Amino acid sequence: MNNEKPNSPLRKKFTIADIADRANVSKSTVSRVINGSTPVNQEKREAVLAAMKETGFEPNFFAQSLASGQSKTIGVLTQNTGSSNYDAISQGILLCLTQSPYSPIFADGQWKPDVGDAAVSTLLARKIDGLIVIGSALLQDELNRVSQILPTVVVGREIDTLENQCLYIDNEQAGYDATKHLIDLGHRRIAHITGTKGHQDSLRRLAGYRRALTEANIEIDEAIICQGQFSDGNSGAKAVEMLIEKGCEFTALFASNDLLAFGARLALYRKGLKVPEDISIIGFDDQEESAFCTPPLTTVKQPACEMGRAAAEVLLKLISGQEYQMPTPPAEIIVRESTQART
Amino acid sequence: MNNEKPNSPLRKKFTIADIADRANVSKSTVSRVINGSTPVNQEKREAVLAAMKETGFEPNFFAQSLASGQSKTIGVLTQNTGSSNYDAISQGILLCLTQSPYSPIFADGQWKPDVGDAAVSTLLARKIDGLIVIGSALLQDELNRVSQILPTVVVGREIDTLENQCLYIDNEQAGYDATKHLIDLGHRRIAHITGTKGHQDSLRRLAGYRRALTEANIEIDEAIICQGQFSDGNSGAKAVEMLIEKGCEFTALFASNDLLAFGARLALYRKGLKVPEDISIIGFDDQEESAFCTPPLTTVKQPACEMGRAAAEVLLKLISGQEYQMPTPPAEIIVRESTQART
DNA sequence: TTAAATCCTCGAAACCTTTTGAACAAATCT
DNA sequence: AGATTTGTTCAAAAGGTTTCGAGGATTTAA
Repeated sequence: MNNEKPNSPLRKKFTIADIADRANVSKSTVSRVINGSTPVNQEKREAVLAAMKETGFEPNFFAQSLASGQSKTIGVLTQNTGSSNYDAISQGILLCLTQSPYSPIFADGQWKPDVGDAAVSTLLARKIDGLIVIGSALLQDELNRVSQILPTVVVGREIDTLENQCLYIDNEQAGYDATKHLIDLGHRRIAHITGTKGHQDSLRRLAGYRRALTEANIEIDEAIICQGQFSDGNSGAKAVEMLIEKGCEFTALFASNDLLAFGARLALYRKGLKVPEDISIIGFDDQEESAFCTPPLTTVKQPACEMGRAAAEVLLKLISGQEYQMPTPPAEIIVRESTQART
Repeated sequence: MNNEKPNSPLRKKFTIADIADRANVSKSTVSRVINGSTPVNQEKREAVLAAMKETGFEPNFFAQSLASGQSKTIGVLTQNTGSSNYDAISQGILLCLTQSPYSPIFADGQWKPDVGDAAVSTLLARKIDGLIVIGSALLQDELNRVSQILPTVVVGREIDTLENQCLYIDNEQAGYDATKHLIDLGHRRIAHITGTKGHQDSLRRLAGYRRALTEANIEIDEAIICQGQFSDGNSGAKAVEMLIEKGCEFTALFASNDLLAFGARLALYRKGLKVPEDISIIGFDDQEESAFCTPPLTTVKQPACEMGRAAAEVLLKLISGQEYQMPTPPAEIIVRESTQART
């Protein structure tokens, strides 16, 4: 009976017409048992199922898409940072989608608006059913336009015109918390290395830093706020070098992400300063390596993988028109050994 | 369900029939202009082009795929390690594909053969034109079967039956080089933390380690070869703790990847041992953070991103039936400060 | 120079495979 | 028996690609 070689490259490709013949029903009926769109008589259903199993039939994806207008594909616009944080978000998305009938198709925006536009066009041309934008430098207008066209969720960035479609942690609060952690330990001269210039996360964490200091009646010294770059640990090192060379005093340091903290930590090491005895450091992201820093890095944990998963879940509901609630992922301080009370 | 006016773009969707009308040619001609499959008279071509521009026409992807049998999509089977090394490979793939008419669709194998099988099935059902397998725990037979069905390239793993379709560095040689580096510095008691049990890379690096020692007439002491796990830095820490607690002597350490090296380095720090003064450490991968280790980690650099890109390039040639040559990516020792001559 | 062969372009129509709305037949209810 | 319900079939999309062959232009052979 089963004389087919379902996995042979030479396998004849069956169509629903073949199945219909074998089961003595019409193509429509076969389609219906496949999709469960309409009830089908028990006997016929079984005949169809049997024929499908027998032949190893798999519906042609292209034809399904063409006829139904759905690609069961969701587009993911990534930013080629290599940042472990963004990679973790992708992971989460992948994880969620694996359990669904949707598959993700990736395109990269490289943090450049025009590249991002092109990537979105590619995705759109492929008729994705929904789009997840991770961070990205896309202009807000473009994002608005796209979200008009199809279900869209943005992770790791807040777009005020896209209320309820953006998933992000409260970076301002997290920046505040991180700074507060240091203040609570008795530090008053707290330096800050910002993230990439103009980056939303960077700005907000900085704002949180400012609020915490202000609230504690600590004067904000612009001289110990240095510009860094999220994807360049070296900028963290340079910041610290500059700080020290300029003779700025500080007993603690809040870096806008872990990579910057690593860079800063190395610079301190080079200058012979001890962490946390001389300088306390707190980072942001809690990437895997941070736990193995010497000493292990205190940091703000961003549940990146969870965020990716949640974004995908929300998108799926958006597509199917279900109700949903956009979660607000929690940022949490992971206290390790790089921070201690001021001596 | 109910198709009222989709709030989507108001623009009517044009088909090639519309373009054909406007340009006063047949559908076939329009198609030929789009695909360049057959020369078309200059005038008509221009008329078609003009009509396309005028209408903003974009061919329907589903229809193209259905008719041509090609999805212009390539499947990427990833392993959900969160390992920066594998992520970098994905990046490279994405980078290459962005410049091509192909888009990548990802599915995750989670290092489990059965999950991998399922992922491949999903990919196959979507009629990908080619497949890139990153690492993976897929059984060799399965891989053989799949590569029979469609163009396949494997990155970061060698399958002997898939000669010329696998892209990987010479891990044995790299392991040898790493160990040799330590030997050349005068070390003779060199511990090794292996990667994940049974993992090909792990085994080969270990083999290289053994060869280097043997060649240098250093007795291999199984007691200072510890089992680690690639994705678990803690296992590196535990290995070192055990080594020290058992009183094993060693002046240098070769960890099978950087994360393990980080773990090991932390354990040494905890035990009050200095790197590199007391113990030299060399890792593997050269992940971004390694340069910011204290002290910066000497390691074997694997050009992961390049490998991903190369794999994609080769796959594209494989698909188009072009000649190609599978490159052998170089592994290179990056000497930083975690290794020094034995004192 | 002319007839025959070849080359190009291009249109008509077939084809790719499934979904789906309309029409219809059979079975069930009133 | 007529009105409903159920289940099914038919045929029309969905929107391109591609084979086939026609017709004119060009080249070759006689």
